[in-house]
Amino acid sequence: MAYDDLPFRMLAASNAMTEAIDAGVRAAGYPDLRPAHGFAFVRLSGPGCTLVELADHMGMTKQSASTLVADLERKGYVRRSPHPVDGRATMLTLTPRGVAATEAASRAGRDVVRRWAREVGDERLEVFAQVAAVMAREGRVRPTW
Amino acid sequence: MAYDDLPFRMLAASNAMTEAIDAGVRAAGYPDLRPAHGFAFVRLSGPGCTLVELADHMGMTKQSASTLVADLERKGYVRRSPHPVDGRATMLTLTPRGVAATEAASRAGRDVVRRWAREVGDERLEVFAQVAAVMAREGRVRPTW
DNA sequence: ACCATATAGTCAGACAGCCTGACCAAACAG
DNA sequence: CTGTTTGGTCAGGCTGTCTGACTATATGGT
Repeated sequence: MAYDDLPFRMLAASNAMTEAIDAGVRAAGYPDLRPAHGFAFVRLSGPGCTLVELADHMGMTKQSASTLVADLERKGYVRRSPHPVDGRATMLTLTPRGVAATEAASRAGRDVVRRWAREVGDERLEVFAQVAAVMAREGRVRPTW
Repeated sequence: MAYDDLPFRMLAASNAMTEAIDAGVRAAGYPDLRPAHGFAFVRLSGPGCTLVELADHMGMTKQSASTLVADLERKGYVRRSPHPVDGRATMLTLTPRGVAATEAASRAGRDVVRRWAREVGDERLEVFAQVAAVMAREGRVRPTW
């Protein structure tokens, strides 16, 4: 078997996923969010984190992360508050709007997965997810989107 | 089933693929090539194409494509020649070095696919490829890599 | 044959997202 | 209580993309 075009299929599939989620998020009323933001939101969810932790998660410098956070704060998705125990650090957390946007993204993701599941069947999708997990082991999730 | 992290797996898997190919190409002696270049090479292979055709393939403006081609020409991977029938256009083709780099990329792709096939089995990989094809139908292959 | 319009490609300028380097202030370790 | 580490900002630069304006060739209607 050749699988010469598997790289292209994988790329196209992952782009289709990203675009579907992005479109869902926009349609839900958050047109100023881009896919990279969603990746940040994952880390910001729950208890939140500091800037350096976010930068590490995103695989970027703290300077770049700082710019990103400033943007998200200006748009009303992220809040900065003093760190409870470390006077140098800032705690970053999602605002209610940020949480709502995160939920919209999850919903959009579930929707497209469900649609695909109907097309290919639950069994095949399950195999796909398992194989993807194996492949994903050696690949960082970079916010290349 | 949840599949809440399927988007991340897909992204990580596609990044793993891209990085494996990129690493293979570098190791084969083409350190000045980046994944986006490989995507251009696909269109430049064989009879070649014009700048506008390449731009369309890459999903970018002709101005950006022009910059890309200038870079590839300077590095010795692409040749410009007058178009046989259209005096306005330029024919873009791969140099022997460009063809060799393309082959190195194919080889690297096959290698990593073969490795994964050994891990998950031919059957599961086949299902993966089929499902990816379905997903890929609605996603452009953008040179986001 | 001629002119109007469409097309291939270039040049110039701007912007977004990322980087490196230098720096400040709080925390921590001896 | 002083030296080093760590969280974060500011300043400046690079790269890849974009839009807008332009030249030159091709094409089609009269």
